[in-house]
Amino acid sequence: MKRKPELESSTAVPAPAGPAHATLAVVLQVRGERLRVLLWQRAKEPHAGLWALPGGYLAPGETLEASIRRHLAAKVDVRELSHLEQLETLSGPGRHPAEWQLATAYLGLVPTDVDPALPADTRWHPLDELPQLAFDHAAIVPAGRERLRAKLSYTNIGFALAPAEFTISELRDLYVAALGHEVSATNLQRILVRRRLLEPTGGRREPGRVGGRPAALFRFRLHRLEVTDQFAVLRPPGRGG
Amino acid sequence: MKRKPELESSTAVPAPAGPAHATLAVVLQVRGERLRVLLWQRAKEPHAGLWALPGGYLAPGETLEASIRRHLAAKVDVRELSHLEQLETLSGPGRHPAEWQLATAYLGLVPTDVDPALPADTRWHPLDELPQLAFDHAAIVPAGRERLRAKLSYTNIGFALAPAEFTISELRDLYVAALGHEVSATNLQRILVRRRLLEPTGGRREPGRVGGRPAALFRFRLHRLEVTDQFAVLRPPGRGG
DNA sequence: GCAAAAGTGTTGTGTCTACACCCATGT
DNA sequence: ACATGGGTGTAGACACAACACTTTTGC
Repeated sequence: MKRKPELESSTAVPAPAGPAHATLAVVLQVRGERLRVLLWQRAKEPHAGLWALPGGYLAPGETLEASIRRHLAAKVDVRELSHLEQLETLSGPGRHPAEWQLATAYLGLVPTDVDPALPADTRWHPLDELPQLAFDHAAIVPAGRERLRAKLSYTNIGFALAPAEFTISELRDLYVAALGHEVSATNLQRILVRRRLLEPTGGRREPGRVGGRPAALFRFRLHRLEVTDQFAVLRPPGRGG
Repeated sequence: MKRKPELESSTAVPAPAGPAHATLAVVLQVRGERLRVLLWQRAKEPHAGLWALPGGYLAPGETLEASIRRHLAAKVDVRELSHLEQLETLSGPGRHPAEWQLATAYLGLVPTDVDPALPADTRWHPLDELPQLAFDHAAIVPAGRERLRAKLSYTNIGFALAPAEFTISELRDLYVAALGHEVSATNLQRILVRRRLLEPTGGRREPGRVGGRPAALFRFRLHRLEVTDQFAVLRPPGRGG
């Protein structure tokens, strides 16, 4: 193998400054039975008038997560974010018309029961009818949705969409909105209880005017992300067929 | 919600240059029945003498993937990489002693049957007895291993560890090394054939001196990553129990 | 009593692990 | 023949989807 001279990684001499670096977030919430993403409408060029994911530049010495939390604080209160995780870092050559810019995208989730006051230029858009988006943001939203959809199957990430207490029907509606297909309340309960994600609070929700049996209230046992279906297949030997 | 003034994302005026940005890779290969990672020993400060993941600075205008491929070309021939995917971007405040540096980590895989000529400072280290690593690299290696382990269960990523043709026993040995636990050749074959990841080549491997039935040769049907077990649970209605 | 909504019982199916057994080859 | 390694057959465990049925309420 050839040993061509190489830029030495991290030498004692500080390297030249790198590209501008921004952070972005796909912030998702279920509102009115639909999964929505938080967007704001750009006032200035480039892409004035188009809608964009919230975010902004990284400040000197700042951590990526600190940066996206700081920028999001201008849109929604940070305490209302029930989950935040990194999605990917984008570096496409033409992603910004005027400068060389990288962007690290995050996925943020907000429980259905909080209704943050939004700035005038900001709105929750249903994922299935998005307007034209600025930069390469149109490609990032589906990545966030897919990440959520996948994790609903094998983790407890539902906690981040749900309020503190809920009935199984209410939870079912959240899953339907997030997954985009019907979900049986019967089986949803059994899966989540068997996996020990849910526990009954003991409380009951009184029926409405039309009657019906009062529903039991549940809560997620943990409010931190946890993988619950680790070995779908090829599991280590010893726990039976 | 308060509307405190905010750094406007991507204004018409080009922003100040950002942090130094490096790319790194966790390059994994199964050699001698063990999963190993490619490391090189640093000659200069900081961390002279410690082992580090291969990589280096991003060049102006360069894509992250192009960057890590360029840096890896100095260690292993790029054509020998059977898979490359982004892991995560690190931004911890103290990750480099002398400068503000971000790093985007990749996972790279090399099939068992290639044996790249390595520079003198470079070596394959077994994952379960790593030396002390430079910077924050010790945290990145397990992330790469976990990503591989998880994807072996629900994708066809095995193609990236295996040679073009192989017997089921040989493939089993790869899975054992990568997963870190016993795997039954019997069941491995059935899972991978049922999911249509493997197909017989028609060829046979002649038995060794000690005899035994000749083994059928298989190959992976596709050599691009494909999710094969999409809906482990909460699948859309209509395909039965 | 009747409609409505919640929740349980039950059946059937597919997929997996484990293990017994059969097959093809060398000595 | 018999040892060695490859491969198939099959039984049991489980988790799931689907759906019938029961429970609890309002009117």
